[in-house]
Order: sequence, then C-alpha cells, then structure tokens
Amino acid sequence: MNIGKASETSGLPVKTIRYYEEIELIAPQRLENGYRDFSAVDVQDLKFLRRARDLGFSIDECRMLLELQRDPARASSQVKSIANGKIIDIDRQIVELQSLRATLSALVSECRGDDTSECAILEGLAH
Amino acid sequence: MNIGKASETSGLPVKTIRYYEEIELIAPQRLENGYRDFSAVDVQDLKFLRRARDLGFSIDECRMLLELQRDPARASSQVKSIANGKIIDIDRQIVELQSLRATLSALVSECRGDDTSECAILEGLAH
DNA sequence: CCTTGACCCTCCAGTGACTGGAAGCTTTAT
DNA sequence: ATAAAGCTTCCAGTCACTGGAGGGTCAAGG
Repeated sequence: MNIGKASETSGLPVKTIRYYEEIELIAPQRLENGYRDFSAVDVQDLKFLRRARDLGFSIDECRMLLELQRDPARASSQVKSIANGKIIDIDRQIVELQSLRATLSALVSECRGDDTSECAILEGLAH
Repeated sequence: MNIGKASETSGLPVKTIRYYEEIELIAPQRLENGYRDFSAVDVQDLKFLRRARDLGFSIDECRMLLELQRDPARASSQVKSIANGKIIDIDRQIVELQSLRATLSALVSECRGDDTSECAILEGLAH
C-alpha cells in the first residue's frame, strides 16, 4: 500500500506520515521505485499513533506506548502509569484554564463595552 | 533603566524582552553605548504584556490590546469583544480536555495495571 | 506513442513564542 | 589591573507538523 492509501486508511496526512518516518516512529519498506510500501502492521501503527495523539500523548509518549505495544513481555502497569500521568497533566491544564476563565470573566463583566474609552479590562491588565 | 532591571521589574525574562522588541511590540530607546534604555512607560507595557500573555492572549492579540491601550479614542467594546473571544476559546479548550480525560479515564479503569501484558489501554488505542 | 494528471520523492523554510549558546563589547567592583 | 557581571548581536533549536519548489513515476485516454 503506498502513502496516499495509508493516509486515507489511517486518517493521518501524508506529510505527517513522512514526518513520522523521519523521526523513526515507523519504518515502512521501500519499493524499487523508491515509493514507501506500507504493510498492514504499519497502517495499524499509524492508526494507533493517530488515536494516541488525539488523546493528547506527546510524540515521545507515543514512542513509548508503541514500544510497549510491540513488546510481548510488557507489563500493563507501565502503560497504565503513562496514561495516569497524562490524566494528571490534563487535570492540571483544566484547572489552569478554569482559573484564567474566571479572571477574564471578572474583567469582562466590569467592562461597559460601549463606545467610550474607559475599559476595566485594560485597567486590569495595566494594574 | 537597562534590560536586567526591566526584566526584574516586569517579571519577563531578558530574552523575551529582546524578542518583544524584535517583533516590534515595544521600542525602547538606546543609550550611546548601545544598551536598551527602558522608560517607565516601556516597563508598564512589559507588565501589561506579561499579564495579557498569562491570561492566554496570543502575541497578535496582545499587539491589538496594546494598540487599544495606547489609543485614547478607543471604544471599550473593541476590547471587550477580544476578551469575549478569548473566553470562548478557553471554554472550547476546557470541553475538549474534559472529553479527552473521560476517554482516557475509561481506558485506564479497564486496565488491570499489573505485570501481565494484557492491557485495555493499548487495545483501546489499537482498536 | 504521447500526453495529461495524479501520485510519489526529497529538501528547504516557516509556524509560535520563545530559549540556549557563542563571541564579543562595557561597566562595575575589587 | 583584572575579573565578574551585564550588555550586545546572531545563529540554532524547541514541538509537531505544514507548505512549497522541483522533479521522478505511473495509469488512462487519444
């Protein structure tokens, strides 16, 4: 299967797939004409990568997860701890965003938002 | 005031301040020896930038906000609409993160996390 | 057989918002 | 006089792609 089809099947852009090869996440075979030739396993890996990226795992985390997936002697506890770390990250991000939202929202509610120049938001930022 | 003091007073790293000059967010004077010389207004602007960045505004948004701050004929409605746009962005991000968290959390709860290789998380990603 | 268009290839540059480091001034303190 | 700290510019790297130039390959239609 060449790269266009692999892209369509995996849902990853062609450019991204080439990039993943460059950083050695995947290593598809090459045909005599130089075209990449994706096996069923390669395409599986691409799908795996897409889902893991969508879930917020970094490329390095994806690399670890992929290695674990390929390792028959893995312990599921290793995978679980990576995933738990990610959940903690996400929770931290959510808390931070909620705090930003509260601050912004307070500023906005104090700003009249008319055609005069007085503005509580700018004042709040200049503080 | 030279850059080290401006950094200390504004809370922005020296490198960041130089970068802000490069992208023309600020334009401090220069002394005869080539050193940047920050006025009180420059330092105010730096503080403003730090707070706005902390609140999640992009550099381009900060540029708009700074221009509005400097413009005595501004309408507070312009500022308010930028801030409201940012709140909408933040809400979108929060929703997305919550959804990721739910998915991850469901996978994690199905994974035994022991020393066996069977792992619901990897299976979920491979799907 | 030729052409057209859709693929594929590599390589280079740019994104956002910095950050690190090298190489070389100037100033300050001892 | 010298050493340390602070300043300057310029170049490269970060993360995870993305866009484009320039060129080779392949399948279908005339």
